[in-house]
Amino acid sequence: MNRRELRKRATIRDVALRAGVSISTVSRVINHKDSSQMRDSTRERVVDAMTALDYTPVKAARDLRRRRTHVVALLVPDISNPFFSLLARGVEAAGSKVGYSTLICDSNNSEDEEQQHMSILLRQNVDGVILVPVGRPDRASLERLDRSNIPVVTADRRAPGIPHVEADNTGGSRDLAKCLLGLGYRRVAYLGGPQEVSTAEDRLQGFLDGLAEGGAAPVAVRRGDFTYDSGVSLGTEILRDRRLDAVVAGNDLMAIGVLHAAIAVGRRVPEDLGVAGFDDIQWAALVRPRLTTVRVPFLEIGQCAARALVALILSREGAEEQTRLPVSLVIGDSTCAQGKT
Amino acid sequence: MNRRELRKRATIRDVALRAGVSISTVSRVINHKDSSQMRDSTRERVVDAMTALDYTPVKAARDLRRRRTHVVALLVPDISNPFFSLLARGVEAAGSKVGYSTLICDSNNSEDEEQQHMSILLRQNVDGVILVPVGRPDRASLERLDRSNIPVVTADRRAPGIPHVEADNTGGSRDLAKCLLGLGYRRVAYLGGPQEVSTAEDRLQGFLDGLAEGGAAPVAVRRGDFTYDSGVSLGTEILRDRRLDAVVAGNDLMAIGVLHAAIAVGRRVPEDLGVAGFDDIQWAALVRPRLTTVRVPFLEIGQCAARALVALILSREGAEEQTRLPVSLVIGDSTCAQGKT
DNA sequence: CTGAAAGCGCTAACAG
DNA sequence: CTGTTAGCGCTTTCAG
Repeated sequence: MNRRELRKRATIRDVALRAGVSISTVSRVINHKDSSQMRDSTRERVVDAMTALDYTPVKAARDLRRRRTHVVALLVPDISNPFFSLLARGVEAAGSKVGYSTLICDSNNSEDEEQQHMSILLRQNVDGVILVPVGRPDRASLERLDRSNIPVVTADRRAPGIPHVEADNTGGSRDLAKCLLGLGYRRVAYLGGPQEVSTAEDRLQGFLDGLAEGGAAPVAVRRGDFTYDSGVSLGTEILRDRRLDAVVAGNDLMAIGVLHAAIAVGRRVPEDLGVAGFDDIQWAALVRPRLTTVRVPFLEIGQCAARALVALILSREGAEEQTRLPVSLVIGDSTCAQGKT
Repeated sequence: MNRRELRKRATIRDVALRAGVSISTVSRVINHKDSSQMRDSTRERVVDAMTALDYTPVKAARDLRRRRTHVVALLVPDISNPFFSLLARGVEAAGSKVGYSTLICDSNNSEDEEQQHMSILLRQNVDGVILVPVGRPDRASLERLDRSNIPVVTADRRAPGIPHVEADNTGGSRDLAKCLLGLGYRRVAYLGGPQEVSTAEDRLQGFLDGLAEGGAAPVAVRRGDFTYDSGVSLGTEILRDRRLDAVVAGNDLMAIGVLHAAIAVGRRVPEDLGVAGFDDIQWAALVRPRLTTVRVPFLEIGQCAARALVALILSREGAEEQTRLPVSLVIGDSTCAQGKT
């Protein structure tokens, strides 16, 4: 016999009744917590009644009236990826600080699922969404978004016409390139990420710029898909060129793949070959030798995106805001600290 | 001048008007998609009107009527931890498959924040919550939970009186112990996790059982907090005992810490020392030598928990269900494959 | 300072 | 097969 309490949840009416006031008075103490002028005794009676009845307002009802749900959605390609989960933490933290809950959705790296989730989200009446697009959003979905008239900001990756928050990928990559040149590396190859991801493009471009500024150029440029496996296979392939003295990957996962590929073919890192990545994911700390990389502030990106989104929600200003957060070089053991040659 | 469309969102009324039917007819086509018998021409007119007006029902209104939000919450200690984010993926996937959205909250490893989030969640009127408790929930919060009358299941970790889904930690750990004995290890130490986490206790107990069944006993048992750092420090400490031939940690993070500590003090793994962990987190795959560990199906735990929760929601059966998912040994290079001694 | 009343948009009986 | 109607629980003018 489990004590299934069928007694319904107390409503604002019940509270009003018990406190001997009208429901609007109760509503007032719920909402205008501080300001509203009201006889203290009244407020007290209401508060007492609320606690006595263990009252808690029904969100759906408030939402219905106020036309606002206080829920934002975060749509990422893969929540089990360390950067996205850190980003999620940031969004959640910054959001909850200002009274927003975060609906986290996983597009499973599929544009289809992304679309699908998006339309569900709009239907869910979230107040806004933070999107990390899987690829380059197409015209149609962008329009659908626009029509829906709900605020969207993208994080980490850009999409045309949508406010975004990202790291300074170009700058970080440029610095990395210069740093490598400074260390004496000359014959470097670059393994970039997928073309349709703005982040990958920026990093590649920044790297090329950095090299160019030092009067150098890459020995080779290849494209992978940002996975460990693609790092291994591209690494193995590219390392056939024995004259290479450094390989730089567009992200840490690929860099680690290269690292392992290098070890597998008997090149010592960093003595024979320098390796560098990008992201500074936590995992990287567990890999030996420690990876030289660029720290991307994912948590901060999340927080920043959440704040930007909430700002958009509160005052529907159409400004195409864009934020670029600074990154920082992390010199590990996968490059020679004291210089090469 | 941005084209700010102030035209309000279409409501069910608008659709009805445009289709020349009553709102209940519209409601019918929205809800009883398939079954409901209705003249095809009518349905078509309604559907046309809906698409023409770009109509999408207001969730708050439906929720209010149906007393169900179709949202479940997942409350984890740290979403950026690989097991929890995998678990989250599982919940999300299984949930969305049956029409549920997932609100992911991060208790930031703090019981306080956990409490706080919990009460917000209840207020949010989620239909249920999947909880990974930070510690051992105290009496008061359990009661509050119970009073709230909303279904809760815990995942990965147990809490008294709450249905739960977990891995077979005891069994996996027992198997691991036997396996090590089988490989010839004799003087093994165990580094467990925090006492207040059921998972840690189960793993320790299972390990002791396994050793006992083989007529052995641990040389030493210590407790850490499941972090990499605690693995390093405990490992360093315990490795002073040069006669140790294996160290088993309660999770992979600690095991990796031990691995690095061992290398730092000049012990070769696995030649001089066997090391094993538990979880089989993705990260582990990036560490060399590859870790011997026990694969815990986090994704499946998430899925299973979501399904259990939804079942609970749909038919409020008080059954104290408990599910224990099987785990599997993963033999890596951090133990001698061909036997020791 | 407090109460009465009008809905928010939708669903679900209950009548045709 | 379709329309009418009565709220779900709450916020918010508008009057006292």
